[in-house]
Amino acid sequence: MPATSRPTSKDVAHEAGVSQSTVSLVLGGKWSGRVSPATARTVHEAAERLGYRPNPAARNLRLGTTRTVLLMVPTLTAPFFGPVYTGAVREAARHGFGVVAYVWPDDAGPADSPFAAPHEAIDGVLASSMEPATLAEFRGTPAVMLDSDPAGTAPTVAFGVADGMRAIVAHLAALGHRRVGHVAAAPDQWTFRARARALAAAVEALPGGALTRATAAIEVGSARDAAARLLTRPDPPTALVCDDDLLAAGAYKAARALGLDVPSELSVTGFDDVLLATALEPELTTVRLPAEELGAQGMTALLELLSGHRPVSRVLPGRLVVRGSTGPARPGR
Amino acid sequence: MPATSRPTSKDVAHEAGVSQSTVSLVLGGKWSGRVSPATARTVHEAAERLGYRPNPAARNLRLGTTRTVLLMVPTLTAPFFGPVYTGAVREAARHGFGVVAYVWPDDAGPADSPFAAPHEAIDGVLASSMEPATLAEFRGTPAVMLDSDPAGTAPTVAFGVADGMRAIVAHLAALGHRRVGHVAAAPDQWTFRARARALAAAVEALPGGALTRATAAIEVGSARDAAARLLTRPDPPTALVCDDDLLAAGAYKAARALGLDVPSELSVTGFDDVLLATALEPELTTVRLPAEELGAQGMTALLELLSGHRPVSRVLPGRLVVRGSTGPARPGR
DNA sequence: CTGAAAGCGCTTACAG
DNA sequence: CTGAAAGCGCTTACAG
Repeated sequence: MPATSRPTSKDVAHEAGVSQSTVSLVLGGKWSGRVSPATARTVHEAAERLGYRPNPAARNLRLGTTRTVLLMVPTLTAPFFGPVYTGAVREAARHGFGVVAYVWPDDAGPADSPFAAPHEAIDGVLASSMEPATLAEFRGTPAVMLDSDPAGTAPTVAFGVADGMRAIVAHLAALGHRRVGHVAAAPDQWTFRARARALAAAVEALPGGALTRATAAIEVGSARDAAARLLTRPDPPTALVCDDDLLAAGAYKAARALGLDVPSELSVTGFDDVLLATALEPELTTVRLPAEELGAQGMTALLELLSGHRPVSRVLPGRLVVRGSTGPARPGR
Repeated sequence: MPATSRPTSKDVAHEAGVSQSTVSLVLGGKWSGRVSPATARTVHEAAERLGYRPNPAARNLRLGTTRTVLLMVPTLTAPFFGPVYTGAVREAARHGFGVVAYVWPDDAGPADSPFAAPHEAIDGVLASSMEPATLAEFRGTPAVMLDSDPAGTAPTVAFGVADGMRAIVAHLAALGHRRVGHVAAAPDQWTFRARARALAAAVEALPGGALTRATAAIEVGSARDAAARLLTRPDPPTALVCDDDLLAAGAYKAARALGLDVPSELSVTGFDDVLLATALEPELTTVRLPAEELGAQGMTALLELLSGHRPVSRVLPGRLVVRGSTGPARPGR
């Protein structure tokens, strides 16, 4: 099955006229004071000539460590993937670790074993938006959870989504909004449950506050329909709080279809602050989640775990970014 | 460094009171007719009890194959990543292969060795939007290029971007447009060079056709500025052809800032048909690129290569999707 | 039906 | 300064 048999360190040794140990020492950078510079040069040249690259499987087996970490993200959070990955890679690189990603395929339910697909040799796992139950699959593998319930058993780095929701409600309340519609994300993930809970509590605490809710798949058309349902009820909301920026794009569409101007006749908020938020018109008031920080801090925690320490769970605060999609509640509505 | 020493097949053998060979046979599913059902059950139970999972490094070393493929994508194409990955995984799974992803970190120039970071044991590489020069780094590793120059030395699965551009120009020409502005993507990648070349040729072939061009980073603000530059020249274009859907979002913003209605006063087209295309208002006329097919066909080609055959390069056609952002050229302008 | 042995390609004490 | 040998944990002929 291997296309062409690659040269081994034995081949390099033969080519350079030295022993395998010397090759390993030289190529591993541990030769100074142990191998003569002339021999080292010879080895390097031989390796170069043969196009030698060490067999990682053999290396891993011998060393018992792969210095590779698996980052697992659900397909749904794809727009988020980039920055999280970047942050994780940056932090890992500082410690000589590599990162590979595994995105749960669309058709794999959460019940599927995370180890069914990646035939990986890894030292640890960074698992994003994963249910605690799935965590059980990891058994011995050190794991840190990302954007998950901080109350779980594994060390977790989460976003302060509840604070974010409270900031949104405070902002809307200050603009005079009382009737709020929640365009809720359908996936049953901790982050969305936490958002829903915080929103409900915050609106309830508002004098005269009234919350309605419609659920949507994370997709524009579904969000548009959910928003339309909310807006066509009697006593419709004057503000739509969406669980996600993409959902907010759907809310914009519903508003336009009903002839409602954003923000003068309807306020809309998103969550996450992905690229889309500033591509929309008007630009979206949303909560910025530090995605890259999530990846970096998650990796830091995982590396602590790998070196035998127990990292503390952390919560990264979001920040309300006020743009053009929110305005004073119209007394008329 | 390994957190806890995992049980080995030797441990399972001891626990079950059999030899290591029997454990391997049973757990590898090759026991029927060679091991008694009773013994097999005992082994399974012992493995379960100890929480045994085979050491992939040892397995890979022995087998000489990892049945894992690396998918490399540049950060820039992140919105595309999802579907390409999904397609690749789907196809790989049918052959018992896994896929891990490697996204080139933002700060890594194209000159960086693709093997610097992923400490991977892989059988092959699926490299998206990579320059042929970088390919040299792969040496012995079987590789298939995605969305790259089909004229390169490696087998390639590419999009028919030139045909896509021609379809856009034909559509605009039929609507009476002659003065076309190109909002060009700045990254020096084959796919964008091919788009620019095809667009220039098609507009030139148009009686009275005139092309102007401004370059932008793949980012809304940069695209808005580039579009504004085009629209404020004397004899401005009546249609803006953007290299990418995100760039089109920037063009929308420039149009709005200048008080130009889309599509009645300015037509705008995108490319790729990512989620954003239907989130925008009006929805974007664009060329749909079959991203999931790209991943699937690329994987098919790579698996052919791994089994010793030389796959032929393929081109996947794009399809013009006419939505609300294009309309008749206004005689006045 | 079951086990003892070899070997994949590395790295690292250990001996010289 | 350099080499011979052991061993990481598997799988697979081979022998019984």
